Amino acid sequence: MIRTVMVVEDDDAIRMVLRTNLEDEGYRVLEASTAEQGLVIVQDEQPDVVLVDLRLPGIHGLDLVRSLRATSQVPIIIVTAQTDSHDVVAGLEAGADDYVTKPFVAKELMARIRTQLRRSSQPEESEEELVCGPIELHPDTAEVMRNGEPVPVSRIEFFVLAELIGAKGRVLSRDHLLRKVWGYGNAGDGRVVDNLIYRLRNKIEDDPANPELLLTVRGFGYRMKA
Amino acid sequence: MIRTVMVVEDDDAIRMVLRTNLEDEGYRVLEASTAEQGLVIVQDEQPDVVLVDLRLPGIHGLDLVRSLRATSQVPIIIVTAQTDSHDVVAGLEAGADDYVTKPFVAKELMARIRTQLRRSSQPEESEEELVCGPIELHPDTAEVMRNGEPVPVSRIEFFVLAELIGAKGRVLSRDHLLRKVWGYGNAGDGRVVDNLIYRLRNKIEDDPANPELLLTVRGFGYRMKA
DNA sequence: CCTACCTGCGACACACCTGCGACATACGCG
DNA sequence: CGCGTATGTCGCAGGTGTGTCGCAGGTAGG
Repeated sequence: MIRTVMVVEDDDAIRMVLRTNLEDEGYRVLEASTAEQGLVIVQDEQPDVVLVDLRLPGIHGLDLVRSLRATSQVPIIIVTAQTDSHDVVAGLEAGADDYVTKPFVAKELMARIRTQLRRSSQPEESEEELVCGPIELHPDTAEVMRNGEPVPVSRIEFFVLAELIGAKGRVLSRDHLLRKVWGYGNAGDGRVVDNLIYRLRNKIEDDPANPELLLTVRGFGYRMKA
Repeated sequence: MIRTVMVVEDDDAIRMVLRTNLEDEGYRVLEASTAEQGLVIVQDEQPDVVLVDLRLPGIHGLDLVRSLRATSQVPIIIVTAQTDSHDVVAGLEAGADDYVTKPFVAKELMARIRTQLRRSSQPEESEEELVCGPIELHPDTAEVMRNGEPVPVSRIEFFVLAELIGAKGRVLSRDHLLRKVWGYGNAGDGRVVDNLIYRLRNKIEDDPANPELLLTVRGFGYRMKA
């Protein structure tokens, strides 16, 4: 199961470092540079963890924490400069679940994220196997195996496949995939999903014209064979 | 499962656009042009999502949100001309689940509605079993099984069958089905339901000419065998 | 700077859906 | 029994959903 981490941080450099580290750990990353943006995206995407910088332009991170906590149970981790330690207490009281001070050690932050994820997720599904017939996904290495042989897939293809296999045979609408994989921006687009499915089939199906794994459900969307 | 969306909006033009779009998406639509009306109808009909304009004559939309939230868990989406982030935060803290600013992209609004529906419907895992004799509906995969064998049905056929089986043997009038499945738009049409029942029978009945599952109640409508 | 790949887009093709209309049949009622 | 209405039956044609594939701009890596 691919987890999504939301980063609300106005410093481009720090956001970049966070993104790199998080992606290395196999997370999907959403970004926002303001509290307003963050609020919307969290509502929209329901990430599994939110990282919040306290020093944000405009609305303060502390208010963002309160707003988030008002409508969501999502784990919130405050990421802040050490001088803000007074704010940290306020942040935790506002509803944050943990905090990390800058400059932080990436490994430590990753560990705290895992802790939050472990706490908020059902143990049964926490380390679910992404396997469907001859197809096997390894989130660690972002690799797709087919009958044990590695199949080269792009980043987006990997996430779509992960989402589909994670759904365990349930139908996923194009819209669901657009939101979960492409994310917040591309809401209005056309046939991107169809195209990607087509390309995925060419890579994982024996006979792409008669798919046996990645099935179409006309009028609803796509699903993996159970 | 047919979902109902409530629109509280005083501008006739915007309400019309919303209605059209929502019906295109397969929702049943309820309308109100004032907060008072909206409150009554929500309590009466218990829609699955409520869209609220903030600028309403008389009682302000924000107060409507609070009133709704006081007595209901229904997802609320604010639709507002206000781009001021302050109102947005106030709205979300008042209990709204999301917001869209005018002029909005219809597709985006529809997507957000789906997001809310998805969230609010996930906890209620206790979906009743959609089974009737040898027929079995799986909403997860949008599949209809007959004696364990999958039967290909179209989107509308699936919804009609779901509505009928969900009614557990009660008679459903053509008008009821039209409203629930097709939506208010096609209310004046002719024999669409009869046609669809005919086609459904050809797919699920052993002898479509002598139906044993999908029964006609002359003068009233159709019902499933108990 | 070059190259290979990714990715969104649009165009076309094809199968399927679906509303419609016309006719046939069944039912209820006098 | 005969009539009117409700429903069953079925083919047609336009619309819609999806598959397919080539193109071009973008991007990452060498």
